[in-house]
Amino acid sequence: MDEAIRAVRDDLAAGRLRADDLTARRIGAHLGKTTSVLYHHWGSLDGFLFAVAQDGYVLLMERLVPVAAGGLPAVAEAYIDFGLAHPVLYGLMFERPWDWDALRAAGAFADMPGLALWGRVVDALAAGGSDDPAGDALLLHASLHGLVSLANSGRANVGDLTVSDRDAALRAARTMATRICAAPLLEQTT
Amino acid sequence: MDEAIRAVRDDLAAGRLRADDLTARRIGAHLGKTTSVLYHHWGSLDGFLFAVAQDGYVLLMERLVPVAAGGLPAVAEAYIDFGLAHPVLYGLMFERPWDWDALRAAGAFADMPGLALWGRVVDALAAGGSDDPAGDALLLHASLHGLVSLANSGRANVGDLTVSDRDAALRAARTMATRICAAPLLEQTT
DNA sequence: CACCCGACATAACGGCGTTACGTTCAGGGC
DNA sequence: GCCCTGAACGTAACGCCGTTATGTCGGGTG
Repeated sequence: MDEAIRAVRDDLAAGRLRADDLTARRIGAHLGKTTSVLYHHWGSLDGFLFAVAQDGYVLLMERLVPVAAGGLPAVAEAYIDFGLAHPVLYGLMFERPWDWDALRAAGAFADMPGLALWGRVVDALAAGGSDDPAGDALLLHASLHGLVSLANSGRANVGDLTVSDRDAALRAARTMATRICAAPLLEQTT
Repeated sequence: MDEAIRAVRDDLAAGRLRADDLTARRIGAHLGKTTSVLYHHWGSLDGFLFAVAQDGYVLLMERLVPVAAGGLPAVAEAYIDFGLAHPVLYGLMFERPWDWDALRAAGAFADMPGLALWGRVVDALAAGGSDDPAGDALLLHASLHGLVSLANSGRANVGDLTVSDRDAALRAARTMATRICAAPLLEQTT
């Protein structure tokens, strides 16, 4: 059921479920059922976790949209904040190597919801005037994603600098946004 | 033995070993031994794979150093080219969530070899004049890593644009290098 | 010669994802 | 009221996984 997806998503976001808990048997027990519930409703463990990831995009949008009026650097900050605060859920959304063909064949999604939403958010911000809004959106997303990915796997340090603390990561996010995208995009839309 | 590490690294880079083959039993068989060889010489499967990743940094440096004279965009291109050409090895190097404490306790490394080498390469290029060379190096590394990570997991497309083809990815790499880093760093050192 | 230790093989443990199969039970046509 | 159907769920098993304990061999070293 959809409520199971939402429950697992929120338990992941709150840290009540860890990466080790994302096995078929433990998830079944967490839902008060047995393993077979996953295969009955979602076809496979990956099918279930992919549904959780899809719900994660909704949660991410709920964090990005309210700060969109603050301009691109504010959105970048919120993105990094989300990725660092919910590493396991973020990993499901942007790092786990899904079998896309199998998921598509199983009808797991109709229109690539998450990334399309992100593209719309950035496109709306980019409407101000960029030579290549889609390209800039992808470059910014890749940059922010790389920062989250390195930080969450303990690799975000070079020499003296580290972004393992939240403030440094948020500053890095603003810098990325201002340098990757053209100046006109950075104006606040308020 | 070290030759086993090198052999697995090269088999990964050449595609003779896939991600599915990185299990203790299959690696043992691939080396002509049984599973126990991993635990005798490296303590665990992760200990072995981490050693392979360390050797991967050496291979990456062998690709980056020769093009360093071409300037930062050329190095960025070579980095992306490496990541896209050897996704499994790249994943071991920059994506697999190692248990750093356990590896350090097992004496798996002395001085963080890979990232330190990368830092040295970029610092050498940055000697031309950046307000924050270490910070810029980290931001550029994160950006390039994010591009590789998204592309290798099939997520690098927003709207019409995609970087799944190599040429588009290399162009994106140059753009990232020029926008992330200050202008003086971009001059060729030849 | 006795000893020891590195280098392996073998077998087992618990846990994993997945599948086949059985059971329960609510609802609808007759 | 009866029976059929199908969704929902449990149970048990399969093969594979990482890991560990134990055994065996063979070549130095005393």
